[in-house]
Amino acid sequence: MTEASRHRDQLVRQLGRVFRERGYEGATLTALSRATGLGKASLYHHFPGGKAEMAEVLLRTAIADVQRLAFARLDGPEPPAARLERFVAGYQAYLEESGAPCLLGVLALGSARAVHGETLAAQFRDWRAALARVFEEAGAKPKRAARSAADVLDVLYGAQMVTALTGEPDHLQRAFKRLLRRFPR
Amino acid sequence: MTEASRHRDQLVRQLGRVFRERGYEGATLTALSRATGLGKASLYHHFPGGKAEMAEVLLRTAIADVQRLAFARLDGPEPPAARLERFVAGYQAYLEESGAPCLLGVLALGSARAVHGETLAAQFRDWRAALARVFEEAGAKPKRAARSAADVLDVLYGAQMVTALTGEPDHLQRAFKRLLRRFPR
DNA sequence: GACCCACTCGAACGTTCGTTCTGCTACTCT
DNA sequence: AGAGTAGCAGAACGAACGTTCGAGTGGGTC
Repeated sequence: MTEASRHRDQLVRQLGRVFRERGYEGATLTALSRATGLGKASLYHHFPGGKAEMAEVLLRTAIADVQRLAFARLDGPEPPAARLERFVAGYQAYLEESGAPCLLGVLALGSARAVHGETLAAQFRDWRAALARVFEEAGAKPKRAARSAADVLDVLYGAQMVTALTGEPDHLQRAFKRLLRRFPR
Repeated sequence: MTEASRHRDQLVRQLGRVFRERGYEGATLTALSRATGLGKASLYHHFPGGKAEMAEVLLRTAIADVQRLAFARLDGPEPPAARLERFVAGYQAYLEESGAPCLLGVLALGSARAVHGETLAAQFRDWRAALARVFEEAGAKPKRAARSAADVLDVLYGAQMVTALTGEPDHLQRAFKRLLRRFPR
């Protein structure tokens, strides 16, 4: 069980790398086969639904990872400011663990949006609300807290975009450092 | 001359819409043919280099549009704060005119990055430097100005990403409004 | 030893991809 | 009027796409 699930984990991670680098349409079965070392037919053994199922599993995995590594850290007994810092560090850890740019963004731009768009939208509205709650705990009024939450999401995903556009790997870390400066002290 | 170039302009705009919606790999010749109302062979009459040439023309057009509508407004005799505001309004106008999300981001994520990545990177470094100069004129020290410039780019592109992720069309305008609040008064 | 099931592969399927060939129309120039 | 050219489409090209098939492996259970 644990052996099989570890194998599966590695498989999903390898698939994710291809989808992140080439997008949904660009992730051809040939590329996925090469990246995993499995034949195309073997991939269909693990994902009978083909490419669409792979994307769906990847999407769910990515959502779970972001939730576990980042947004879950918004809760806890510590003061709001400390939790916000942990959250940013957690999101950074997610990007380092599974690789940038975030799969959710990549899949949201491709044709996966037509299928999973509403799932993603609902998830992000939830996450933004969770962020806003912490800003309110930190003393911000509701409107201001909502703005701050939206700001954080913009930077989180904008930094990944600009990193891809400028080709500067450390843009990401600098952006997150700048983000921390703006949090309530 | 003017009639032909207007026709060409419309053609480029229609092609851009497909590339923006579906990405480079997702923009199939069939979709491009349908969107323009031209047969595939006719598209090859206008772009002998095929899909690659279309993407290149689109990229150059997008860079020129962003330069003309947004970054060109950073220069002028007005005070720095006013120019920054004009810049944001200009970028917003660019997105409205040619449609969101910005083609540069879309192409930078696809396989066009391998070909045009360095062009895009150089252009964005230039634009960031231009932004930083204005912040310096507004009184910021070089390091702080550089941080503010990077911040602006992050929000500009992050807002587009989050808009796609949440499916809320007006997230973009709110993000730009929030950005204006943070400028030197 | 017989059976089974998870897993893998090479080879092929039909479809769609980007691209090219051929020829038609409409207009310009002389 | 006739030649030339820009613009366009239908049909087809080979290649690559996502997918499926049939035939194997190997380890675990009766």
